[in-house]
Amino acid sequence: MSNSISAGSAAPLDKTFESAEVEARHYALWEQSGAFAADPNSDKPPYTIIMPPPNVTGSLHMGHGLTFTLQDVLIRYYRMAGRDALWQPGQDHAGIATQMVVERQLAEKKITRHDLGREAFIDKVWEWKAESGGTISSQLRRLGATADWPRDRFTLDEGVSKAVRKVFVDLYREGLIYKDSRLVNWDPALETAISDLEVEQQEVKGNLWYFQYPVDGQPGRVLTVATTRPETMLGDTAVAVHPEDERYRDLIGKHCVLPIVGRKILIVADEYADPETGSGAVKITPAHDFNDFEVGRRHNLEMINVLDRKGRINENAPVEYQGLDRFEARRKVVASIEELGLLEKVEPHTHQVPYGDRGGVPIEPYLTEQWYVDAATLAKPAIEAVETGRTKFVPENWSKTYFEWMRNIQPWCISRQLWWGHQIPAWYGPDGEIFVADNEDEAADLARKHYGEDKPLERDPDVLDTWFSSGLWPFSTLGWPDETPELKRYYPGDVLVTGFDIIFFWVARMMMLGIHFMGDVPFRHVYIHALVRDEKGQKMSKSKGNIIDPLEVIDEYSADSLRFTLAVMAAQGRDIKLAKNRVEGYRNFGTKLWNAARFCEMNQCALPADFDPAKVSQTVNRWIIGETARVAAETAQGIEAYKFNEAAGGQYQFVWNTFCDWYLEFIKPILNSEDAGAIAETRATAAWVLDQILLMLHPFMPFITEELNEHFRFVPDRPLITAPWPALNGLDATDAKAEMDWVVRLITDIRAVRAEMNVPAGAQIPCLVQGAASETLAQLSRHAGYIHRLARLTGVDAATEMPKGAVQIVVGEATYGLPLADVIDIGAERDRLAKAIEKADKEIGGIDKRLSNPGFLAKADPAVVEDTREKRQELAGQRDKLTAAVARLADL
RNA sequence: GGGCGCUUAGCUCAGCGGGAGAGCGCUUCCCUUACAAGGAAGAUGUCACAGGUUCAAAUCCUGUAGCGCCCA
Repeated sequence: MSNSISAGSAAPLDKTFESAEVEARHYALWEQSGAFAADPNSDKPPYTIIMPPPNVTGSLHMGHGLTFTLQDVLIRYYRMAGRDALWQPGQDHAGIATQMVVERQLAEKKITRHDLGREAFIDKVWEWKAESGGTISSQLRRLGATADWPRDRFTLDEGVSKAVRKVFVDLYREGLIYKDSRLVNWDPALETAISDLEVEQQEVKGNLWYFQYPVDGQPGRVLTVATTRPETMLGDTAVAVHPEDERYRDLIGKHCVLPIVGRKILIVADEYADPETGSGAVKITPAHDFNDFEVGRRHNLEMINVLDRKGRINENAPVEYQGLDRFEARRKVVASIEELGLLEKVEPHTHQVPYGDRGGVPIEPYLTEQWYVDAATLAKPAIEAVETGRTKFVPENWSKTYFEWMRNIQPWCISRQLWWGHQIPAWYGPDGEIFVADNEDEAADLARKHYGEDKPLERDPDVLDTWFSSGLWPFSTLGWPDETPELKRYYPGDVLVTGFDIIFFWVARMMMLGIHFMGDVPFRHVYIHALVRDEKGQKMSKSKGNIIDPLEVIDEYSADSLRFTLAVMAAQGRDIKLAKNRVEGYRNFGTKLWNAARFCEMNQCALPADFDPAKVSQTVNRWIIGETARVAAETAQGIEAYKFNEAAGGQYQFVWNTFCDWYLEFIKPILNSEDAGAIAETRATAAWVLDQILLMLHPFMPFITEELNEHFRFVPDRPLITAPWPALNGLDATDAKAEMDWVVRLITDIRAVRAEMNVPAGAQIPCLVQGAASETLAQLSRHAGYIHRLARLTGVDAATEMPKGAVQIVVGEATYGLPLADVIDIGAERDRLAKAIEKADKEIGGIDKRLSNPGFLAKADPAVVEDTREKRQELAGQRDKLTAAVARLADL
């Protein structure tokens, strides 16, 4: 071996790993080196992840911790595996959320946004963004996220805004965006329309009030209707009964007199009225209920809006109600009806009430004119893309959720009565004519053509739903509509990593808009990961006080520990219940690795430049190299299949159980021996394996691995951040594995018996072997050093006969005896052997049952049958030897 | 009401056709010069219940119960 051994740092490793200092230093070095940057000129194949842009108002929570850890694992892995990796970062302007934050700040100074006016208010929001908008980016850096930061985008950047305007204009011209007057979900707190998805149904204990509406011209006759929202009766324009309902047939086409209001309202026949519920008659308020709206359309009913934007009763209601809040109006209506003697009864009633997910107050169905996207048309190719597998969901069953929603998709209301966001590029002429254009000049041109002269235009004051711009994210961030090299190279992305909660909000919209404007799906895979819950399985929330703050966890246990914990718990299809002691456990894993590295350092393990893992001769070294190759392949497969728990778990087991517990223990006697050749090979092998571990673990635990890599410099000038993933083909060593497995079993069995017989842990005792094949004797001698050391034996000597009073163990074809005449309890030993025989008998019994089954022999895979036969033979041999051991005891 | 998922060791969960695993916790022993944030050994399961398919079921199918989530 050459002497060009690379020297590590001069000072030895500290006794403990100081995460805080190391994390800050390495992150800064990585970022300064430009290692996170994608290279559009690279000849490597691209690998793209578009980061779901966190809200500009956001700060890092555990859900972010999970999603960005997994994305970073993928990005780091593929970067190492030779891809030109782009992790495109960004932030979302989050219309409602951000506007609310700034409005709340203004409210402390008793100012409303209206006091400031639109422009000044928006300036304020930008000011706020400049001050507080970057927090999440720096928090992501603490997690170790290696996004391509110089490419950071904001949804209100000029480039992205240009894309938004173009999409709006194009869809409008294609007839896929239109204005319509229909019921929307109106949030009276925020005074804006919101989409169906922003509405949450909450179960509320309310009442069902039964009102009697007098029938016009038939004194004494009434129709009873029931309602959970009495105030809406002020806007009633009909009562519906079922056309087949005998009770009311004569009333169809007649009128009721609406109490309080005095309006005559039509009695219509409509199947919406269910004869089975209540009286069978139902009041119809077309302007304030989605079902009633449909009934109203069918019967051409008048639509009377009785609410204003703030949810107060407006001028369309009787004077004494005008200006009342909707809930006050409710009380007043009930009181008046009761006074009129028309309140039949009141029943307590639990029902679903729609709440705005941001404003937190009940939403009102409200008749307004809004902009809509024809989602059904855009959804068709987006459905097909998943049906044909051009985009695949992982786990696959989420595609079902996607289909369910996409096949029943409703028009998407995209206008919001807010100020913070993309203002809709539509201008109105004096007569209300609409001109949709990229900018005011173009709109003026259109108007000039339309009117034949210049006319004053007014821009639509509304802004777009935040998800409208988010839906363009996979291509708007890459420069679209310009034909940039980035757009050409990095679209479509490889995978979108996200939680199931935004499949509708975001994934679906990206699919629709991406396919429509780019002609291809925005990503090949959609990996849907779990939700992070607390250890009891409850959703983390401020109000429950069960939040685990990722930054606190990082401070306490290190970023590596948190990342590893989240990755190893990220099994597909199940939520993560996170408890701090799990993080502690994986922090201990980092410590274990650190100490294994210290051991290597203390034993002068270094990697010669010409070290060839295929050429080692020691069995123990061939074995560990083969195992390293195996785990490297499994880890890569796990990551590529999004089975992060398998990939990380495999590493955990390999590093701790295989490398530390066994390999490092095996090599101690070698390193302390006189055999210079074996020592050199073993030092090199240990260094090589440690180096592979650092590489394989790097995507999961980037900081500690980079720190150790920097310290050892096994390979000069090769920071892990840009290192290649281990390519370890042709290194399996099945013979070495079989041999070492035998060593492990022998040591384990001896240890077990020692513990059971209460042999003092420190005591070294002799061991005899009987009936061993010559090959076994050779192995015993080859591995004597560590067998003696780890089983605490003075030696293993061949014997033709077991001495009396020896504890006997059967491993393979041989029987091993520990002469413990003075300590052995004959009764206990007989029991122990009897138990072992019983266990073997039970297993043999099970196998015989199978082997005597003709169906099994005829139909099972021949390999399975063969394995079963071999197993039986092995067990039978073991059983015989155990029986012989018992017989020997009888002589005592 | 419709859909999806879950039920495996005390706890948290892997496994998803060939005879049950991990981590944590627990018990015993050990400060063996890499590591006590450690080492060694150990105990614990009608794999929710009931049927069915199969030579073979924790694993596939059907139903039941309980829990959770999504959509009306």
